[in-house]
Amino acid sequence: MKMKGFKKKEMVWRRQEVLAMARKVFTKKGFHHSTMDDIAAAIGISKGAVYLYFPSKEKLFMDIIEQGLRGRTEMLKEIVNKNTDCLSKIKEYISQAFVYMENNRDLVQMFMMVERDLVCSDLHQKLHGQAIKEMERSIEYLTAIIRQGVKERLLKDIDPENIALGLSGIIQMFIMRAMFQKMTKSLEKEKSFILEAFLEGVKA
Amino acid sequence: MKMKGFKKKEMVWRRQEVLAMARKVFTKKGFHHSTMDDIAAAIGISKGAVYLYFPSKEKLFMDIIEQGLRGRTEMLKEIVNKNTDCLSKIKEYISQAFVYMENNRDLVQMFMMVERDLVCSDLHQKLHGQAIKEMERSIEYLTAIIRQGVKERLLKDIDPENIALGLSGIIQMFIMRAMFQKMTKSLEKEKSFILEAFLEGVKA
Amino acid sequence: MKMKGFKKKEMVWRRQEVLAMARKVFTKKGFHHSTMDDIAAAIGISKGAVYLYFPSKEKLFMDIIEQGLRGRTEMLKEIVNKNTDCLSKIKEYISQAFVYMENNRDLVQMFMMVERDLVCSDLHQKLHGQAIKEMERSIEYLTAIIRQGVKERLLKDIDPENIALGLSGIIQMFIMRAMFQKMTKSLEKEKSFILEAFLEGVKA
Amino acid sequence: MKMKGFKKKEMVWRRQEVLAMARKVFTKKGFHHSTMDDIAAAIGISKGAVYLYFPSKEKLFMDIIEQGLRGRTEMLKEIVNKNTDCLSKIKEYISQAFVYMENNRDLVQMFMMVERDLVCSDLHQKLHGQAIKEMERSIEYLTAIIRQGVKERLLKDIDPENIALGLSGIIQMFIMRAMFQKMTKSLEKEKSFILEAFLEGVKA
DNA sequence: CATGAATGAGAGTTCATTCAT
DNA sequence: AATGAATGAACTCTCATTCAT
Repeated sequence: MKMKGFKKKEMVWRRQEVLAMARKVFTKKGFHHSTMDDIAAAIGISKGAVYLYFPSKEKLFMDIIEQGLRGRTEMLKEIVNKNTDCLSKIKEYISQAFVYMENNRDLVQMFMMVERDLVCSDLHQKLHGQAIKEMERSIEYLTAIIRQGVKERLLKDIDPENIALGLSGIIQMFIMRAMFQKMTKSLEKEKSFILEAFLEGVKA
Repeated sequence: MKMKGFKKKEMVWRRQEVLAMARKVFTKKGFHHSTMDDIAAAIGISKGAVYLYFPSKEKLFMDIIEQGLRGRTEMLKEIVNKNTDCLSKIKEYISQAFVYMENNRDLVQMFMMVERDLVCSDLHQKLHGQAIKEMERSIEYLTAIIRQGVKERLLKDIDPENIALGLSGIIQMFIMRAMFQKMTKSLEKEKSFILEAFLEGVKA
Repeated sequence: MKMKGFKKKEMVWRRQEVLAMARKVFTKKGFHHSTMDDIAAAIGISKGAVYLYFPSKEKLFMDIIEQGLRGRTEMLKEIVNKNTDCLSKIKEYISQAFVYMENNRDLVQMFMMVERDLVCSDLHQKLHGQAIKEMERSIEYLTAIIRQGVKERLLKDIDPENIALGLSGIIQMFIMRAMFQKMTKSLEKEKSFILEAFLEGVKA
Repeated sequence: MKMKGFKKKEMVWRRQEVLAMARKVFTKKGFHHSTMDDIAAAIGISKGAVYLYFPSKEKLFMDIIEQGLRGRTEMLKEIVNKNTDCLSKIKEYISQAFVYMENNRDLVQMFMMVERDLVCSDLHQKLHGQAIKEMERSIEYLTAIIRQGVKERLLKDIDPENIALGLSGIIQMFIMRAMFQKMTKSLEKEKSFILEAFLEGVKA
């Protein structure tokens, strides 16, 4: 009884451990070839014990994805809500996108490579939906920043969502290259190129 | 001998049919949930017969991907080799990217959602490798166009690969949005926005 | 010592509670789909605690059956030992059979539907054996009543066990119908029909 | 192509073999403790092969039950439709009930002991429903015979269904005893007792 | 060539039982 | 005494691949 709180905390902690190790396994072997045995073995518990914390392999997978996405969303929201000018926000957005990529290389990879055929197409739909929603949310935050920029007369008065989309695309592509080339070198030059090209265009 | 040639032609034709139907099946159900039975049934032949044309499910899958990518590469190469100025090429590149998306919606989707866990990770590595190589090749072609533009003094003399990467990113993002929103309406406005923003930037 | 007695009484009482709740659970979900968790939850104690009172799920099940059967046997014995004539006893036998059914609908159902595959077939044999023995004992009691009837010259001097068997069969069948049709209406007419048909036959 | 008919016949035959062997296994070990491995091993084929003929363990089980019940129903219908008097029909009904029991000892046992908790309660409901319906149908056929007897003025003009129920109960009980005691000795005396007691009653 | 019945190695999931606390 | 997290063996069902016909 006294222990209830402690136990609950312990439970949460264990859940986190399962999430963390499962994420590693999924990243290494993908969803379908990661067996519950693999995951349990990686954690060092029995297969049955995994089911104490997650009702199914799919839920476990989904929770990993969700956890990862939540972190990113939080990050973006913080930037939007800062009390700075548009330019600073854009700069930070670019920086943070790279930081997030660096810290979540595995998750990004997992997400990019995510399988469409999870056991029930229902789940896949959800996952797919989550991904799209996440992308949209990310675009929305960026759009908010752009809108601020237009108001501040820093940016042209074109459809802000399109601008956000374009910027997002550029960033994504650089991130992808960075990921595939497993660069760990400084990305400063890339970042300033992105900003420059985005603001000034590339026409001579 | 004459028969042999006929038979060979028949064989090639059948192979194509298998590829085409398997592509449909994979697109609809994904790799893991598409069974050899599904594929055979879709074609209207026996399961064993599929194995006459492809040694394994994975090879069949890989060949579909490869075939799809080859088409895209051909398209890009053609643009590069055209005898026109840089601007026209860029315009066509943008247009063709959307056309390709429209014509290969299923393949793009399949590719975007591709599973990482093919039966042996060897194959997955190859597939992954293929995807990256394809992206790189696509960037290369675009870089060639950009280089021409720099030479023609249309574009700024910045690292052409970076410019190519940026343009490619913008296009990808608009394509993704178009795909997820299943737009079939005219994309003309999007295309001109991309071109404009890319060339002139968005700074006020 | 005093404590010991108290504790023992408490223990017996708890045992009864476990038996009673487990019976409900088994009746609702059957043996295999009733988990020890279900049972523990129904009682409001921990799973481990159930094992303090019963060494295994099967023993728990067996004890429920046994308890139920013992009740029925007691009832029959009482009728036999009453100081009344055969006819009254038969009437009461019929009545009590219906009363027992009414009060133990769940147990009867559970017993009728009892699974043969308890974890070890040994136990099943025992259970099966218990059921047969119970049936036999019931027939024996009824036979005793019939014998009395023969002696009292109320009944024909035919093999009393056969007569008992026949009567028992008729009663069972009416009980089954009553159970399946979930009748709760008065069964008086049924009872008098049974008695009449049994004594006088149905020949015109 | 030519072989299609042959193949189909072979398939049907195999199905029958699976049914027959599965019935043996189920009878011996019950539903839950009969594994698909057990069944496959009993037939001498692989586990997967069983699934070529039956989509699930439950369907296999249900089909066994259904096959058995169909046989019995046919038998009863034939008796009812015969062009004989009521008495002959009743006699034959009694005889055939014993014959059926003798030929389907295992099925009867399986049915009597059938588990309530098949994997989904839906199936159990169906099975239960089938059993009740079968019982009712059997009563109906017998009721038809009784009705004929009333018309022929052989039997008293009481509710024919009740009479049928009573007769059925007597027969069942004698069958149960025969089964449990594994009697194989002649049952002639039992049969004539049943008839006598049923028609004339047991009152002295 | 073509077939499709047969294989057999797993996969995810459940749950009676145990035992450290 | 009481708990409930952990175990691990067992289960049903799947499907890529083979091979006798």
